Amino acid sequence: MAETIKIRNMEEFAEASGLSRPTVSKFFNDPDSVRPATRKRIEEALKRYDYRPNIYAINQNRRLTKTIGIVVPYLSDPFFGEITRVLEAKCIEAGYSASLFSSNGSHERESKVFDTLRSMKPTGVLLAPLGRLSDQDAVASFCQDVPTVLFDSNINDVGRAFIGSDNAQFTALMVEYLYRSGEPPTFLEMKTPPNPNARKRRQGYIMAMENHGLEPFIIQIEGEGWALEDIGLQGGLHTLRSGALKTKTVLCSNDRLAIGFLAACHQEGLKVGLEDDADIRVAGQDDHPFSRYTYPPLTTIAQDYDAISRWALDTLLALVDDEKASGSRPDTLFQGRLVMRKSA
Amino acid sequence: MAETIKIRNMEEFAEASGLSRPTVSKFFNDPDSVRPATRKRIEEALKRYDYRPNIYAINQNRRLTKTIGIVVPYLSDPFFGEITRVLEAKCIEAGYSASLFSSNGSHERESKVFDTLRSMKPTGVLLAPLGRLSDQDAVASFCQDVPTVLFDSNINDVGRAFIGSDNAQFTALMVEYLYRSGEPPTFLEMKTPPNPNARKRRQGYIMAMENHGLEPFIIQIEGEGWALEDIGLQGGLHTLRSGALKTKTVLCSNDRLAIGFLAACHQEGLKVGLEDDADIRVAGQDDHPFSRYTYPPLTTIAQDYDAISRWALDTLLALVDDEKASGSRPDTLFQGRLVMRKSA
DNA sequence: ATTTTTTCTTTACGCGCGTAAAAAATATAT
DNA sequence: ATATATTTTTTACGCGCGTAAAGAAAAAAT
Repeated sequence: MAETIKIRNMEEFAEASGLSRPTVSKFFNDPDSVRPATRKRIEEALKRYDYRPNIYAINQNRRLTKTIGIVVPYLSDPFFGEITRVLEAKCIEAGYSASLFSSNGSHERESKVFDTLRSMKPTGVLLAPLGRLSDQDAVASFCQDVPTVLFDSNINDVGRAFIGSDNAQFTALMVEYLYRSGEPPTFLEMKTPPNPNARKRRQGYIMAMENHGLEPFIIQIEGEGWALEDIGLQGGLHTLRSGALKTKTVLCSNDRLAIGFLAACHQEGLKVGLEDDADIRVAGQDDHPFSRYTYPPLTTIAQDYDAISRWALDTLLALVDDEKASGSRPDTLFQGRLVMRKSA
Repeated sequence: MAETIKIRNMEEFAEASGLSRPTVSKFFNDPDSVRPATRKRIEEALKRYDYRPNIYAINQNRRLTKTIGIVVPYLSDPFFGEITRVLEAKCIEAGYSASLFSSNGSHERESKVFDTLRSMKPTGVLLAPLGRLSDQDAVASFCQDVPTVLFDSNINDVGRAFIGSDNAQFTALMVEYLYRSGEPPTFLEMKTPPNPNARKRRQGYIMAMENHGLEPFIIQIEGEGWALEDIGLQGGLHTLRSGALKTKTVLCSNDRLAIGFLAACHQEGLKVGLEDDADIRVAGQDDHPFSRYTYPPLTTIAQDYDAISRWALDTLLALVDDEKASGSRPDTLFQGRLVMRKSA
């Protein structure tokens, strides 16, 4: 297919296809902006010479670069891995290229990612901040420089919009279910959770319990960082051995903690489940990709990854189109869905 | 800090810091290439004016862009998530910026990533190909255009080097252990695995069994794609119910399959573990991040993520430095380490 | 066939930076 | 202090493309 002549730039390619460079340039910016016959000529020349415009030269001259930045706190967390995957696919569908970044749980990295993104002049950025660990000022100043939609983890009045889950509803739903099907749960969480959702879930728990006229009971376990399963395991062992747990039902702040807590239960020889002979019921929140393969499969609250990521991207694109339209900062919270499995 | 004057380009910044543009340019390419006094002046001006060179203009004029591409088949797989995270960090350490891409299990995507990377003129690329699903020609032609080191999944004579694990050793090690500690295993794998490592592991299994004078016994389960846990679960249920399994010991081709198979065992009411009253022993391979949290914790073969990723990057950088040095294509296989947990 | 509209070509400039060569300034060695 | 080596400045060109303006050509409408 490829001819012997090597095309070095758009000039040469235009010549080879018998057109002028501005016309070819127009084509690459929008294939439909040229006459169908012209388009066909270019596309055929494209087969013969396999030429690609230099992206750096393109982006140097654009104010917006048809790129969308995606930043997550921790890429090896399957939750973020999955949402990143979906977001990337949707960006491409929408005609943008996606640039992926992971803050790796460190605010230094997060701030450096901001610098990199600034210089990339992306159309917009989808940002899941580190949360409590973020350098709040750095996030705020970044969001002023680049159109940014926050997701997963909210920071008040920062960014142009927020997409997340209705944490209070998540917890209320689960408390309701656990209460009706047996016993109201003890709430298990990290003492210093990296993610602000945890706080909302705790509040949701307290409120839900009080609404049922029950007394909330919260256990806070030690641990720093993003190794949540291990924190759940260690904290779980400590909790179980110390006898701090007064109920036979535990609601974990999130699935990763729950996965660790399940391991602790097994290590202590406890039978987990909703059967009569079980020692303890354990539930999580998030519907982590692995929660259906735990033993027993984890009862949890499902987030709609697809809806969240679609909505986040749509929000960003709408926002960018409308220029600096509304000064409002819409928050969209998605409802969770109860997923009943065997663990509770 | 930031002055009122907005710096628009390197020209203005050079003026503001009382130097010439070429000197400033030199500084940004290597801060140590200018006199310490000059360096200090620039660094102080940098505080005052927060200027950053335009990356597109920079890269347009460089043949190599101080960028390293990282491509994995599936980002939401914690194994690749983790290795990506480590690789990214190491690239930055080495003074490169990393561009992350996921093929999302599709060769169309993979080929498009190749196109994108080609136009990015990266210093080099670390590529974990889809494997069997890859467009072999596309991979080969890409590797000719861009210095590429393959990892995880090998393709014969493609790329400048390969870093992976010694799959035969993995399996032999596990077979040896299982045999000595009880009973030689049945090997459970996908009929059409997406990854070529599977084939090597099967061969390793057969060889290991024959070395012990035992007859290999392989069960191949159905399923396509990357939802390995689900494939392990469905195939496991089928296997267990059909009575195809003749041993009480199962070695799965990888941990994700094993995680699914464990779920199948539980669903069938089997007790997994190495205790006398257990019904079945299950082992995996890879030391997947989740395998220590399964029930029972999964006995497996650990890959050294850190060593693999470090070696892959070092190999790539050495290769790029030595220009087109040796025509050899070194393959480095890392040995696995037996991780004994409770499942087998 | 003529006019109108759309599309294309030509010409020209700018983007922000790399980089080469030669001259000037500065630092180091003798 | 003078010679030598190093660093910096000046000057100048090029990278590959966006884009604007004006005229030419082609297509569509009358």
